[in-house]
This record gives sequence, C-alpha cells and structure tokens, in this order.
Amino acid sequence: MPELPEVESYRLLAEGAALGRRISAVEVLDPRYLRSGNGIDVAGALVGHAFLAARRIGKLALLDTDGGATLGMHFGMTGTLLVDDRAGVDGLLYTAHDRSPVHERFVLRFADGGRLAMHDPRRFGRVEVDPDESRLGVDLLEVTPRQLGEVLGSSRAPLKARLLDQSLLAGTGNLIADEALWRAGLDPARQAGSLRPAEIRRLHRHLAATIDLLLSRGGSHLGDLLPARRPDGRCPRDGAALERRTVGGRTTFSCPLHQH
DNA sequence: ATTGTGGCCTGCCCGC
DNA sequence: TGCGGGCAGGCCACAA
Repeated sequence: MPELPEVESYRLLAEGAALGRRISAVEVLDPRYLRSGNGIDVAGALVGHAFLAARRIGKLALLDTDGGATLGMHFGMTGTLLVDDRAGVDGLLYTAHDRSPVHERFVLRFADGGRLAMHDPRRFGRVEVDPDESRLGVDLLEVTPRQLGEVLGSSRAPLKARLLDQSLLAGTGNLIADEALWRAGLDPARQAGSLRPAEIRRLHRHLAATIDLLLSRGGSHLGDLLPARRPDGRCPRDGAALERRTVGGRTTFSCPLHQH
C-alpha cells in the first residue's frame, strides 16, 4: 500500500485538482470505510463547502474545508486517490491493473460535475472527519536527528518496530524501513535503545536520503533493495544472501553481511 | 507501560 | 485448467 511517497502524491493531486470546488454530495459506498468514532456527520460537514488546503501527516492525507471541517483519508494497503478519474500515482501494486468502480469505497461529488474517489480493493483504508492528528508522531520528512533519538529512546523493541510506530514517527512503511536500514547498515532486529549517537545520526541521514530518493523516483516500491526482496534474493551491495524474517510483525529483508 | 499477536479484506501467484 | 494455501506495502484491538 501507499507509504509516504504515494500519500504525498495523493496530496499533490488533491492540491492541484480538488481545491476550491464546491462539494455537492457524499457517497459512502462502503459503510465500514467510515471511521466515525467522533460521531460527526460526514455529509453534513462537507456538503456545500470547498477544500481550502491539502495537507499530509505521515500516511494521513488531510483536506481542510472552508466550513472548518477537515477530511482525513487513510489508504490502507491498496488505496488510491482519484480526482476526476486521474490517479495520484501509477504503478501501485494490486491496483495498477484494476481500477474497477466496484472497488470505490468513498466518493465526493463536486457541483461542477467532477468527483473525488477513494479506490481500495482490500478495504483497509478509512475516511474520517476531523481525525485526531495528535495520534501521529513527527512526520518522517521533518524529523530531526534529536527527535529520531527520542523515537528510539531506551526501547527494547526492535529498531524497525519503532520506526514503523506511527504514533512516534509518521510515514515510515515496511518497504521504506527495510530500504533505509539496509542503506544505513543497521540490523532491523537490534534493540532500538542500543543505537549509539553516531548510529542514530547515520540512520537519520539514510532515512532522509531514502525518502528523498523515493519521492524523486515516484514510489516507495522503487528502492534499490526492493528487487531483491524475494526468496533467494541477494544483497545488491555485497551479493550476500539476504535474510528473510518477521521483525516487528512485518516481513523483513536484511543483509547479514553488512547490517549490524 | 511496553511489546507481541491476530484479525481485518481481497487478489495474485505458486505448486499440486 | 482448477484449486488451495500462502502471501501482500497498514492499522487496530487485545493479550501477556
């Protein structure tokens, strides 16, 4: 699913194509897609209003309306944002070949006849009005070395698990975590609190470089490690057989030769 | 409190 | 060719 680069492309799409258009209708095609713990009436909050700004915190896209309400969109593992049937990114696995309307879960109609839709075959995504933004930690694009040190803290959890904890560091997904740790030469399973200051700085540098690279390439699935993320995969750097494990509950590939 | 696990869903790929 | 099992980039509730 979308990691930060994909959600950023959705944000850019919304910013360029959805701002200033009056919303005329809300279609919740899948009732479970609505996360309505705060009891806010989605249609009531959106209809008649227009979006003023498109923001993003981690993997959460946020559209602020001129009525004061904010539409929050999570894309789960297979979600895509469509505006007037243009997609935010191409080449997303699982959805690239199939944008069948039956997989649309949430649609906004604009008074000008256009539409904004969330397409999500696997239905792990969610929409919510006025989501609690404080649930999310510092955004991966903005984290400082000092903040990264605080994210890791003295935790005994695996390093990778901490990087994936959205309440601490927002935006890191499984692929980006593997790619950055591979580049930084750090073992994903190491206790987070065991990193020395120099290693934290190194990790910060490689996280930043990784996200910049993937943003410029246009997708979290375009990393250098990704082609080797398969059985019998070999480290693109030194040719060693990659190790495949579950770390932090997620499938993890790493190089036993240069990641410590 | 922190850390780990199962479950949510659907589609694809592989092996039999 | 058909079918079952395993697997997938996220997140949440719950258990220990």
